[in-house]
Amino acid sequence: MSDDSTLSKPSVLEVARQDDGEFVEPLKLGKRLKSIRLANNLTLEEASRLTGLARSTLSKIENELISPTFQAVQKLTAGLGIDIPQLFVPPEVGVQANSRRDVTRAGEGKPHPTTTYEHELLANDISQKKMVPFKCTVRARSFEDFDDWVRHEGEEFLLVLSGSVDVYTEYYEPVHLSEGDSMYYDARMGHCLVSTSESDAMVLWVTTR
Amino acid sequence: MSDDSTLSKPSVLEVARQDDGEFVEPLKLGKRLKSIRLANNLTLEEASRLTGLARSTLSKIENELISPTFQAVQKLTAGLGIDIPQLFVPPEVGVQANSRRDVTRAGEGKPHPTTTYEHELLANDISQKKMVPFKCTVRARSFEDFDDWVRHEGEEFLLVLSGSVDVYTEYYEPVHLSEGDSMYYDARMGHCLVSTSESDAMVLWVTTR
DNA sequence: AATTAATATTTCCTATAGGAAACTTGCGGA
DNA sequence: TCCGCAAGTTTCCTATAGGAAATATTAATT
Repeated sequence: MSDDSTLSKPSVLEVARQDDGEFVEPLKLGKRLKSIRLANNLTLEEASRLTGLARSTLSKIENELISPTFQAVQKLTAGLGIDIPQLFVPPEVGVQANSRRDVTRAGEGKPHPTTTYEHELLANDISQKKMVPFKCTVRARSFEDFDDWVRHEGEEFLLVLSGSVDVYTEYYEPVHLSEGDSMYYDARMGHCLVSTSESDAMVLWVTTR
Repeated sequence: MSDDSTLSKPSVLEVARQDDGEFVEPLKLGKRLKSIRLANNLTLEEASRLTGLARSTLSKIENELISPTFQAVQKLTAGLGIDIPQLFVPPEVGVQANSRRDVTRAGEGKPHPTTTYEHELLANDISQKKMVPFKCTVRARSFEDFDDWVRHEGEEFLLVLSGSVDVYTEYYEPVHLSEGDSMYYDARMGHCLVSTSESDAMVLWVTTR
């Protein structure tokens, strides 16, 4: 791989050196898939039928002997009903999934960086949950290319914790939200947040799956 | 398989009735990536440096001559700052419902009194929604009889906006939450909040239905 | 323990993704 | 018009993912 030199963006593969620790390292994927499969009491054979991938392939993926194709990932997620973002979310540390209670201390959520926003996940093992809560720093940016709209299944609720933001949505005029304002919307409608405060804004976000 | 007693898991099996036949529509991806790259005024060369993938590879991916590896997708999204769900969610947005967006101004939520707490609903028409968000004032009380536990279907997320509270739950020791702390739990487990700050505490609550 | 049935892993082979470099296309300037 | 450069595409080759079947492992039953 050509080594970047001066890039600001974290490239996933070098992530190992993203030193303040944990980020989604690329091949935790196998473990996660396996735990999802097991959580649903599926054998490789059954998973194979559901996904259309060979038993052997599934085995290799789970044991991280190969890195699946994009197509394969799609088949997996489609067949097993996994929501893709789950796969990119930092893996749960403790293996156990069945905790009924899950406390996240202020500032201790798992980071989930993207260029535009910086997420801090407020729950573990979201694959088992109906909602995904995270706190998000919306960068103060003049960055006007809203091509980073997001659009996905489900509904979203957001509450401005500090600062203020403009919310751009697909079918509406942009709306300005100040601290304490909140909004509920259909996430299939394209949406995008921009901070309008000179400093960054903090937003609480809860998404259904 | 029959173990539904703990958490309602996403029922994988139903989702994926495998009439096997159809393909997972692997190929919108290229176009999408191309438009993202162009929107950022990147040449293939630059994108190559950012992502660590060869020019030629990028070209082939964009023109849908090959289906990228999962690793390649990761490099792409990391390098270009794309949010992965974008790539998977088809742009078609379906029917435009009339209320896709629902803004609630700070302090303007509808009051929703119950015996124990005082709620301020943060969304309208909650019967249509998958989540119910509300802000809640937890009274500073010494009130010790926690017999007003609540227990109901669904899952809950809560975030302490101000003050601090003790959360009593059925199967665990009470946990103390300060401002900024949050918690996710199965609402069928009995739960109850008590403010421990001398003034009232404010809690954001989101519940599934 | 021994046998079998079920599940998971490994092997071997083919299909295909990815990289380097050759080739093509498009475009601006003398 | 021609040249030259830059962006994109194609070719050719190597590395690796995916499938079928063999092998190994685990679990259940007698």
